[in-house]
Amino acid sequence: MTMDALLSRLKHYAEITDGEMLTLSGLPTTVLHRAAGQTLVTIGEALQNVFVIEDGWAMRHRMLSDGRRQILNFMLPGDCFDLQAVVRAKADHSVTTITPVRLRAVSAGQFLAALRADAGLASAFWWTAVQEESILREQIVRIGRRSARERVAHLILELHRRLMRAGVADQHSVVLPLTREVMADALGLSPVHVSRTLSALRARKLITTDGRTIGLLDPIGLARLAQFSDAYLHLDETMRLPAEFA
Amino acid sequence: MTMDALLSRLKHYAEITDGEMLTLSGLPTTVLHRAAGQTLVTIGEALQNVFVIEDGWAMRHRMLSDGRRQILNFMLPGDCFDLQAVVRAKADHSVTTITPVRLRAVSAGQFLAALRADAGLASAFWWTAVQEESILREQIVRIGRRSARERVAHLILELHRRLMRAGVADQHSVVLPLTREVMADALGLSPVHVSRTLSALRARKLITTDGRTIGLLDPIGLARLAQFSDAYLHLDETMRLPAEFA
DNA sequence: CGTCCAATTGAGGTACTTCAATGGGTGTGG
DNA sequence: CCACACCCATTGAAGTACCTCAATTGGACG
Repeated sequence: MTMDALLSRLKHYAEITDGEMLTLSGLPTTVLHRAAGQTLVTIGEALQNVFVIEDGWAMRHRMLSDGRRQILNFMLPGDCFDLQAVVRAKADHSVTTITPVRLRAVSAGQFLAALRADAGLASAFWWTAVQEESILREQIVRIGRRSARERVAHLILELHRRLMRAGVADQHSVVLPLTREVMADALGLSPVHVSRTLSALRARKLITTDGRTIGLLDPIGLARLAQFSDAYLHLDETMRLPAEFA
Repeated sequence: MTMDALLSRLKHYAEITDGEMLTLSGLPTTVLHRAAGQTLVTIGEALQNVFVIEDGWAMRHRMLSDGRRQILNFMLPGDCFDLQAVVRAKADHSVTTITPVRLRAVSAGQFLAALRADAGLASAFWWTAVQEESILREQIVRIGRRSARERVAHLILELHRRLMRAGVADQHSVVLPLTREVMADALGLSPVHVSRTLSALRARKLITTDGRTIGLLDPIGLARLAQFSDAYLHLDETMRLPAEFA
């Protein structure tokens, strides 16, 4: 029985992480632990592994020579990355941990062999690539055509949705392990202005902030302000497997 | 003999377009012609086909409800897109022609079958996906952390490189069928400021403009100003086949 | 209890936007 | 063949949304 049938049949039952799918499929994986602020992938180096984040946050980013930094996107528990390793690409950006991270690594060669052998596994990972690319595109819209308030509100809502899916956020609040500076480098703003913008959202009674926790006081108002629609996250189309396989 | 061996063996001989690769592999393809300004893919619709642009320009873009538009990237001759169709994804953005376009369409199902049957073909198209995603990431850096001058210079250089690869630009000039408004929506600027910025680049003797043609007076100065490095285009790693197969 | 880092707020500067007027190029109809 | 309309690019002038610099505060940690 291929994973394909399994996946489609059991799709709506429960969630299963990509890392668990890999072990399910009998692939040899290595579990790694990294402290916060460690570099996982350095720009320019040949990609050797496909990774799945099991716990913690990481980010993709690029630096300009004068110190400016742009964060491309955040990687959350359950996200997998560097599928490009299967064609032996060189990294065109770096990946760094934001919190302590537990992750699973699979050698690119073995991963590719598994994809070829199992169409369902290939389909599942293709979906993750579709989702990630879509998140990148939304990031372009966010930075290119939204105001600071819209950007901040939009990012909060995206991370909330994604963390909900990963099962590490509740309905009305979200813990973001991000400094104002990190948010700024993700949103193309200055840290000072991120702080001001959050103050403005608080003043409008859309959110509360308490340390790293953001309370969603008025999710509907926030979504309207940001013109947030979660279609780009392709949430309905996520591959799922029943909990008994976890 | 698989395409894999063929591709790797003949990689450095000559160029061949993705569309030609598809016919080489015996896939049934349809050639379509579209006028300028026509919609190829509408946001929300299910993707049915994988496309290869044979001639002309197109763009991916998203609209906000109040009319703001963000162009995500430009698609040039030789580019292929909507590989996501193979997992039956819904379009999360629209695709529109900029000039009259000739393109080749392959049904997603047949395309997927071909990828499964031919590892070399799969590898070649995986490369195109890697390149396109990398271009999206560079677009994020460009919009998020570069000044208007840097953005304009950087975009000109990217398009010049890509058009050189496609064989439709010479060393010292490039024809961009783009209005100031289109450039602005790609760069997250206003049309007026794009015009001013081009004037500034002209005043610095970095470029000339004449209608839709941009002359590269000082490519090195331009690249230094924009901090342009073409590593992200993965040019060395493009799949190639000899001209005799065209 | 001092140190350090992050967040916040104020004040002033700048890069970009918006509105508006002008001119060039092109296609069209009289 | 010219007159007109239309679109696009350019430039000026004024406004605004950000940025930078700087000072203050509060929390975490040794």
